[in-house]
Amino acid sequence: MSVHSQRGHCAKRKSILEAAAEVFCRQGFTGASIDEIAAEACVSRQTVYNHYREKENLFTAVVEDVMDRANAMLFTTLSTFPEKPDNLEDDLIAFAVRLSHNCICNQDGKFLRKLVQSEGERYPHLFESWRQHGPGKIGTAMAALFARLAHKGLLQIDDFDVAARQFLALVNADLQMNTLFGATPTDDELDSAARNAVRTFMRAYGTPATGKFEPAPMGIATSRSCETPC
Amino acid sequence: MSVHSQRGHCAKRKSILEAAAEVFCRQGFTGASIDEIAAEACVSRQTVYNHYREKENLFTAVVEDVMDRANAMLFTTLSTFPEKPDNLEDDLIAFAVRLSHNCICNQDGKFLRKLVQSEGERYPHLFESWRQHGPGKIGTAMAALFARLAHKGLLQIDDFDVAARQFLALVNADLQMNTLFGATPTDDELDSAARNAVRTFMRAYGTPATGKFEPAPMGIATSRSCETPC
DNA sequence: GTAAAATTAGACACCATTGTCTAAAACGTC
DNA sequence: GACGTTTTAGACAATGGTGTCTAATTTTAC
Repeated sequence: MSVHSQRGHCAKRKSILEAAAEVFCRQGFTGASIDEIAAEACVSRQTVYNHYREKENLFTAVVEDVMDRANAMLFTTLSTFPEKPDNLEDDLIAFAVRLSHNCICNQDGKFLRKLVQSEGERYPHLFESWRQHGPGKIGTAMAALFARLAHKGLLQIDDFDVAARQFLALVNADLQMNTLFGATPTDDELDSAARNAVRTFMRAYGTPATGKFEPAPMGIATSRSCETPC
Repeated sequence: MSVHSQRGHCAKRKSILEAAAEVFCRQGFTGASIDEIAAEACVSRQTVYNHYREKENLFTAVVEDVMDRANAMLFTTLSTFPEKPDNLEDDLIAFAVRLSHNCICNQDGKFLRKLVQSEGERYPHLFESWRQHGPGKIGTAMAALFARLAHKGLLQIDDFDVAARQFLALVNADLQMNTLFGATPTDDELDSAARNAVRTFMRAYGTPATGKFEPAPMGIATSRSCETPC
């Protein structure tokens, strides 16, 4: 077995992994059959067994693969967080769109959500890894990013972890029904969801410096401009 | 067959339904076996078949049963929405606690979430019913309730549907990790989650009348008291 | 071109599950 | 106590899936 002989080998391996992810996502672990996976991968059943020995082994390989990909995408997206925002609201909206588009509404996001929900209790070790490297970390990472914005006086936040979780929750608010249904939201829906989320987030955590704080003309009666379209 | 002979009959029927809900929730549709359900219901397998003819039929019966119960509980809880709040923030917190306790974190909530996620695409008709009578309606129902509060000047909301979805999303923000894991949050966690949610919600949608609007001593510099523990 | 490695189709034993059937037992009514 | 109904345990065929094996075929390296 030389180096080059791995080429086709690896291609098949990848093809199996891909097909398995698809089928496991559709059918769940017990519902998925090796025959179906092999067919979808355009590979004989025996090849699947040659590569992964048994179903459970294939399953964990798929999960790890998807998780790695999802994590890479997650941190790539996090690195686009607006640290020196031009217009904080607009920049946060754009960031929220990227986040939901690249990490939540894509195939991997759907797979992981479905998986953790349905097989998480049966495979605690998988869930542990997901918790440590996946969405478990996204909260703290985003908390740190919000802390920097707060430090710059752009946001007024007392608990960064809570704020981060709430930001994510708000972004998901309008999408949950969609994602549960299994459908992928359109770009317009994504944009509108992000807009609604950030607007409320800024109302709750904005500061005078943010521009969300147009002071009332007089007195305390209307101390913000929520009624006017912004 | 007399009226009274139905007693034991119905008891068994109910017992099967309950056991089936438990097992379907743990194992999913394909993963659950009739034998396991029968054992958990303390009933012979044949009795299960006598009552429900086949697995799929039992499954839909379970779903309908759980959905009916969950809906009843949902509307019961919605009827405790603070329409004439004494202290809006506190009342909303208490309501949020009831909502998550009775409708989201209980066994039925967990079952439905898991179910829609894992079998929703395979049984679109079940999902349809869930969408129409379940959480699909909760949004509009809550939107109407918030609209009344806004009409009274207690909240300042431009889009009631969005606000309702965001309220629910915020309540779930701190609980999602817990519910995905399958664990039931403690009362303290529930309370803290509700508190965080309502605080942010009130910051975003509160009005001067709400008391969340202690005017700044002077000027526009600090136009609210978020930094102080409330 | 040859040899090693990988892939394939097919057969196979094994097991779990579904759904049916039967005869015996338990239950409730009169 | 006799009767009809329900429940039960167990056997049963049929099905579909897992994982192994083999022998033939293809791919790849050198």
